[in-house]
Amino acid sequence: MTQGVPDKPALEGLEEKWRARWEADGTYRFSRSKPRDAIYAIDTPPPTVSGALHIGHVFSFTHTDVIARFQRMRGREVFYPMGWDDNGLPTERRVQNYYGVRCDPALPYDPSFTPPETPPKPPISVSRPNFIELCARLTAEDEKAFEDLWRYLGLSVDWSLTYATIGRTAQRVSQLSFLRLLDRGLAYQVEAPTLWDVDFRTAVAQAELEDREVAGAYHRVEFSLDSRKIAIETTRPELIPSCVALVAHPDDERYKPLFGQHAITPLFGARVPIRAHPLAEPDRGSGIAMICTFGDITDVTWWRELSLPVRAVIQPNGAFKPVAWGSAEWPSDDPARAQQFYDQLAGLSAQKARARVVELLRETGALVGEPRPITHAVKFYEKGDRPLEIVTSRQWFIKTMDFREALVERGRALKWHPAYMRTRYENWVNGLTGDWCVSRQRFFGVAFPLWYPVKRDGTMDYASPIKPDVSRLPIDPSSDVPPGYTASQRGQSGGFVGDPDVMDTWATSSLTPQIAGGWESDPDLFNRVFPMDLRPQAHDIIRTWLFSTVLRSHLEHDSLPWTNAAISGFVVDPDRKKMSKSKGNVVTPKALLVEHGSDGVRYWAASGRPGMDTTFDPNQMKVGRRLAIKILNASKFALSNAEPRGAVTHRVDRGVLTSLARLVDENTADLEAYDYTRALDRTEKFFWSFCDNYLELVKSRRYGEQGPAAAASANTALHAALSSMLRLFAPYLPFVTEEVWSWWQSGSVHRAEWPSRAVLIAVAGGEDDRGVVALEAASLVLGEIRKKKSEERRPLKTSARLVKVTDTADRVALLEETRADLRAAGLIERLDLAPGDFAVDVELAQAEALSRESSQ
RNA sequence: GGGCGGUUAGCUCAGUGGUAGAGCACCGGCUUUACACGCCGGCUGUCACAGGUUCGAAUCCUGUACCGCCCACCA
Repeated sequence: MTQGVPDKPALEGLEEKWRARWEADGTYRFSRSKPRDAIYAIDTPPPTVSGALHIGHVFSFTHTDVIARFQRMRGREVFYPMGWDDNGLPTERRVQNYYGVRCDPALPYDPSFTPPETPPKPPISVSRPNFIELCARLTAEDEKAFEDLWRYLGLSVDWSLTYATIGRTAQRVSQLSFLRLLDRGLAYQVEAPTLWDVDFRTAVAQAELEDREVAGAYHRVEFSLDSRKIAIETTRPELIPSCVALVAHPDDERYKPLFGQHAITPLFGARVPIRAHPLAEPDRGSGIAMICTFGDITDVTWWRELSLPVRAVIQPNGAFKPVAWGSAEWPSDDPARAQQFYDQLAGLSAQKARARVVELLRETGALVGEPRPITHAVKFYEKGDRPLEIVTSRQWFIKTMDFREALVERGRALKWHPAYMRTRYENWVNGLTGDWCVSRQRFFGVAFPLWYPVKRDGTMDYASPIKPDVSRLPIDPSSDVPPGYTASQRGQSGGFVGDPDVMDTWATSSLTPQIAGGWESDPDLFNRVFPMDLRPQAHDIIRTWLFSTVLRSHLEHDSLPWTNAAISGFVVDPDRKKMSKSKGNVVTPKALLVEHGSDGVRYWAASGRPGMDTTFDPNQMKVGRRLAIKILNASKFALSNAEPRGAVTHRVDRGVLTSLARLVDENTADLEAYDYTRALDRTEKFFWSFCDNYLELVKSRRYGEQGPAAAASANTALHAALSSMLRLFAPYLPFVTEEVWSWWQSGSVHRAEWPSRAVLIAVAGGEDDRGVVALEAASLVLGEIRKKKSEERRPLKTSARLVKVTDTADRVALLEETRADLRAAGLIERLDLAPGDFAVDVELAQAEALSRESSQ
C-alpha cells in the first residue's frame, strides 16, 4: 500500500516514522536462508562503552552502513551485528566511583549483594563476580544509550544480533580459544620482566604503549675503577642500586681495555662487570652505559644476552622495595654505607627517589657537573599517567614471533581500502619484539579459565594448571571449583587456587568474528558468515584490533578473518588536529543529528573517503539536509502526474535514461570497491543537473501541451529515473529516500533491488547516445538563455523573442527534435537553428522593467 | 631515525598526461504553479617549492619544505 504524494513534503517527523517502521517490519533482520556467497558479513567495531560516542564514531559507522545498505540492495543477505566493548579498565574505574566499591578477588561471591544508594566511603570490597555484576549493570545503561544513537543515525544493524565483550558468549569464546591455544602450546606462561603500569598495577602489551615527550635530565655519574673514575650518563640515576653491569660497544677503543674488569657503583659500592655489547652506542653520552634491572627494554635485552643477575628495586606498586645490602643478591663493598643511603629511598616512588639520589650523588661528589635538562620520549601505557616500569612477574603470552612471516602474508592477502594502510600493518608486524602478553592483573575482564594446585608448602604449582571441561565455559575460577575438588579446598594446602588474572581486552576483541558468528555454538551460522566480508575500523587500531584478530584467526582457523578491511580516517578540526574529547563534547552527536537531520549528517560523513582524515564541517551537513529537501520536492514533481504512461519515444527522455544507466554502472563499480564518496558525488551532480535541466525541459510536455503520447513518454522516463536515483541515494540518505519510495512503491527501498543498467535501457527502448547529446545540447541552450536574463537583470519568466543557435549539424538535428521542449522551457517565441560554430544568440522580449520604472 | 599519507579558489574538497573544477562563503539578480528549507548568474588560482621526462605536467620521476599519522632499543 502506498501513501500517495503529499501536498507539502517536509523532513519533519519523517525520521521518527521510518525508524519505528523499520523496527516493526524487521527491515534489517538477518535471515540465514541464503548460502555463504549470497551473504555479506560485517565484523562491526564494538565501541567502548565507558566513554561517550563522539562524532568520529558517527563518521566511521556511517561508512559501514552505506556499504551494508548497498550490499543488501545488491541482493546479499547482510549480517550486520553490533557489539559493545564494555570489558576493561575504563569500565572498572567508572564502576568503582559510581557504586563506591573495590574489587577483592579473594572474597567469595555474595548473591544477595546490592550496592548502597550512595557510594560509601571508604569503598566496600566486593568479590570479583559481584564486581562484574555491577560492571554489567552500569554498562547495560550505556549500551541502551548507544543503541538509541545508532538507531537515530539510521544504522541498518540487526539489533537482535548484539554482543558485549564481557557477555557470556564473549567469555566462553575467549576462554575456549585460550584453552585451545594452551593445548597446542601456542599460549604459555612465564615469569619474566614485563612492561608494567605501577598505577594500575598490571602488565601491559607492546600494542598498548605510546611514547610521550617528557622533561628529564642527563646526569653524569662517576663509577670508580681502582683509582680511576668512569663517567656514565643516565636519565634514571635512581636506578643505580639496581645496576648490574656497565656496557660499551665491543669496538670502542676507549673501553676495550676495561672489558672483564669491575667497576664500583657510587653510593652503594656494588662491584659490577664492564661488558661489551653491540647495542651500546659509542656516540651517546660517554659511550658507556649502566645496565639496570630494569630501566628500559634495552636493559632487558642486555640482561638476557649477557646473563646478568636481577636486582629489582621497583615493586609492582611503583615504590622502592626494602633491601638488605651485603647479601649475595645485594653485594656491596661497604654494606653499612650502602644501607644508610638506600634506607632513604625505600618506600619512595621513582620520581622522589631520583631527587634524593641526585642529592646524595652531589653530596658524595659522584655527580659530575649539574644535570642537563632534556626532553625525551618515554614509554607510557596509553591509558596511564606515569611512565611504565619493567617488573618481573608471571604472565600469560600468546605466541606471535613465530608467525610474523605468515602474518605478513595474511596482510597481503587482505584487501585493504585504501591499499596503503597495509603498510602500517606490515610495519607493526615486522617491528614486533616479543610475544603478546595477554594477562592483566585486573578484574573486569575475561578470567583465565584455570586453577593451580596448592602444594604442601603452600606455594602454587603453576606448571600444572587445572583446566575445566569446555562444556562448562565460561567459568570464573574465583568462584567455580575445578573438577575433583570441593569449594572448601580453595586456598588450602593440597587444594587449589584460581588464576587471579584477566585477559587483555584485545584478547577478547580479537575474537569478534567468532563471538558474533556463533563459533562452536552455532555451526550453521558460523559456516554462513565466516570468514566475514568486511572489517571496518579506524587506522589507529590497526596494530591492536586488526592485527590481533588476524593473529587469532590465523592460529585458530588458518585463514583470514575477513576478505576486506575498510579503514576510516579521523574527524579532525580545521587545524588538522584530531578532534579532542572536549571539542567533541561541545557538540554531541545527538545534537548534530537533531539539527541537521540524520540524512544531513550522514551526507557529511560520506564525504570522508576511506582512510582520509576529514574536517568536521557542519556546512556539509547543511548541504546534505538541503539535498534531502530537494529530493522531496523534485520527487513530488516527478510523481505528481502519474498518467498517462506509455513508451519512451522522445530523444531527451531516452537520453536521460541512458546517462543514468551509465551512472548506475559507475556507481556500482565504485561501491564494490568501497569508494562510497565518489559514487555519492556523481549521483548528486547527476541529480542536480536532472532537476535544473531535464525537469525544466519536460515540464510543459508533462502538462499535456504536446499531446498524451508525448506526456506519457516523459512520465515513464521520470518515474524510471526517479526510482533509480532514489535507490542510488538510499544507502546514504535512508530516511528521505524511504519516504519518497513509499509514496508510490510498496516495500522498503532498502530491500529494493539495486538499480540496473539493463532495466533503464529497456525502459528507454534501447541505449541512445544521441539522446545524451540532445539533453546536453538543450541544457546548454537553456543555460545561455538564463545567463542572458541574469545579465540583463530580467525576471526569469521573461520570454525570448528570438533565440539563434548555431552548432554542429548533428547537434542542430538533435535540437530540432527537442524544439518543442526547448521552446516551452526557455519561453522562446522564435527558435532558429542553423549549422555552424557553437553560438547562442538570445534576444529577450521588450523589457517590462523599464515601463514599470517609468510608471512609478 | 625509518615509514605512510597530504599540500589545488577565502573554507571543505574533486580532478593521475591534453584549455584548472564543484560545493560552501561572497557579490548581483529573480516570487519561476516541485522546491524562498528556493531559483539564476557572477567573482575567485604562481595547482607548496626546485629540477627532470614529454610536443604537452596539478597529474609521471628526483629532491626540498611544511602539516598529519604510524613505527623505533634515544642509555
